[in-house]
Amino acid sequence: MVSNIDSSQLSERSLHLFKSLVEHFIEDGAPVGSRTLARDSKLNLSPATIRNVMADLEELGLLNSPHISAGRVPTARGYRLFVDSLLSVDHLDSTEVEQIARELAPKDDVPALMQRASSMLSDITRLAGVVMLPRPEQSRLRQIEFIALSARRILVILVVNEREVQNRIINTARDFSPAELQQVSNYLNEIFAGKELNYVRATILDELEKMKEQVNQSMQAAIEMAQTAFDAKATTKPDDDLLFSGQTNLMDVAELADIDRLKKLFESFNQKRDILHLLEQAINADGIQIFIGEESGYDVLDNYSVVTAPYEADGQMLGVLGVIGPTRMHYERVIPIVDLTARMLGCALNTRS
Amino acid sequence: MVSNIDSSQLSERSLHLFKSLVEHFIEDGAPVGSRTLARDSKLNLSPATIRNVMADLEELGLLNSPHISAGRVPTARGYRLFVDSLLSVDHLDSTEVEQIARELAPKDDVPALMQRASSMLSDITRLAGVVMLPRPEQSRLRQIEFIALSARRILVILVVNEREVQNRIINTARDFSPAELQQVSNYLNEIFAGKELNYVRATILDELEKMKEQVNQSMQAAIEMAQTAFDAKATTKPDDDLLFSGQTNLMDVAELADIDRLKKLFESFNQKRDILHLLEQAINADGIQIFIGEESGYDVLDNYSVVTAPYEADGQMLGVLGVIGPTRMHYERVIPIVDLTARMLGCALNTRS
DNA sequence: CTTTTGCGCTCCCCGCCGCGGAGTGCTAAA
DNA sequence: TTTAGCACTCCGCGGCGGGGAGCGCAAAAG
Repeated sequence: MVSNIDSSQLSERSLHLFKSLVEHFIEDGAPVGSRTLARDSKLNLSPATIRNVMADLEELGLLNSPHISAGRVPTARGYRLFVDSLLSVDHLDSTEVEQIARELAPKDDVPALMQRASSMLSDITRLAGVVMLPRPEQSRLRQIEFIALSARRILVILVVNEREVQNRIINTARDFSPAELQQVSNYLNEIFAGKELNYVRATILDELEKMKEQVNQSMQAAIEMAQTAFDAKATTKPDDDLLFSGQTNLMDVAELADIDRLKKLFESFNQKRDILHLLEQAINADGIQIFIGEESGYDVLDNYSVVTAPYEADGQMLGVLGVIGPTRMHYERVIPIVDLTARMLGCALNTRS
Repeated sequence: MVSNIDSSQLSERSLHLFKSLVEHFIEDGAPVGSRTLARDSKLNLSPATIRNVMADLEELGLLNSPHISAGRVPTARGYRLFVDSLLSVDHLDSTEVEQIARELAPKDDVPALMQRASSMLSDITRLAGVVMLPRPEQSRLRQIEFIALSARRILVILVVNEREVQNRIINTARDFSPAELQQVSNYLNEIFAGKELNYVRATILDELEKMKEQVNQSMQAAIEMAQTAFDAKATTKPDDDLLFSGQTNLMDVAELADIDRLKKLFESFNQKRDILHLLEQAINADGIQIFIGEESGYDVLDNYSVVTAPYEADGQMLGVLGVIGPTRMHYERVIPIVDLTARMLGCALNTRS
């Protein structure tokens, strides 16, 4: 990777002009020329001087011109410098703070809260919002219970990680009485409680299989039921851990009316894979992290930026949230919003321990 | 509503030409002129004759021309005639039949099956697929169980309609022992089992409230817990009953490169409301139902058609599925696909009774 | 009466031209 | 080092013209 530009390498004046240019471009989306800049930046400089400066900045890879004799446009590297060193972050409107607080306050179930966080992000920024759900990279089984639906249809309840509940229905070969089920669940709880799910699947079940012949009939039944219940595929659901919203907001930027780009982006939202990888990189970041255009390494994200923040509750990292929009976005507004949302979401999750 | 055209009102020849024109337009998307039609329709007619016929058809509201001196294009009414009376439905490719069968075969949980049905529809038609989930218009409570997570955090399991399981966590004011919980659930099951959920909320809870003072402490606790558990908002989730997929397919038709239309359509996918209403109209239809363009009554659907079919299992209507695409779609292919999918999905749901 | 031929007309599309505007780079002067 | 001046480039836009596709109408042919 080519090294980024450090603000100390540039004169005060260059930086000022550069910042002004970026702000201008973010506002209008049109390449910015020396005239405009001369007029708007407080410095009293002639267009010619500014042209010189801009030529230098272009040399450094911070700007480029779509065509000779068009104005200049920031490059990804340019945005990087802007975001890292020049940005003056907005103070959030108190009505916005309230809105965020309000949306994230009511404490119903976790997925709904996440959903609201995501759509709130997109509403308030007018970009696409995304929330990565707490994916329990290790799921510790807390409790297992059986409920008889009918004699041979049994509802299995797995309580995982204190908070998450999974359930599925299994069919058994013979009838079970409620009392027997109770016995089975007692037995399994004794063995499994506190164990990691993958470990249970990989190791314990095998061991049980071996000692199957040495135990009584009820225990055999228990083992068989456990095997069915922990069937690998059923206990992992790795695809509902990314919540998007407001994708349509990206359609009126039309930055590139280029519908093809947008289509590719939407498709990668659906695949989830790329975006998921990207967000996973952000989970260990300390606060806001920003991926600008090509930096992300995923070419569907060319010309798009992703602003993320991890959120935590009870001192534990849970996930990442953020927004996706054109590189030419109002970072000074988006950043504090994402930041605040992450913190508020953390709080909302905190109290429910 | 202006009455539709009946095929008996038109000469054999007009119908043939009309059909040919529509097919042509569906293929190319370009207005069709008399020359082209003269060449391609088997009838040996001069362009002039065809122009006369087309003028008549236009008079009837089946065609119109975007501009004088452009070819003709079918109107919604034209498509209606085409679809109702002229369409020769394709025979499905056996590989496609197999694909549908394969996708719908494995019988894991219902939502996943629906999801697959939807994305299969969109994959195979290259349009947007939609599946309306069985919304249990009346949910009969089958069983209620409590599991202690900790002394004051209790997991409530509601088994509804034989198949569906809802769960939530409630916090209680005081500690409950497992034995006590058992007692509570026995009590509640006795009262509630087989009752309709709304009825439970509306009536029974009130009655219980009244007799609260006359019962012992355990029963009081039971009543309170029931009240929390059946909290109205939590027990209805009317928003995850519509599954879309393949929206992006609509982006490369670009029939109208008109990104604005598309944005509105996508937004109404997100709202779900309009589409839901539309599909509800189709649930009582006997088989395939088609809404063409403005017919639907929802103006986001102008220039789009919706092809739907209800699906049933065990003799009971469960929901509706279908595809959404430009009015100019290959109905002869789409219709049998939707039809078959609905039937197959019904089968897949059938056996799991 | 129906169909065809012929003709004039309309409108879109496309390429071309030319021009004004915005912006640049370079050089020479301040 | 900054500014002024100048020549040059390129985009965007409107106007123009020709070709193509298509239409309607009227008159001729069947």
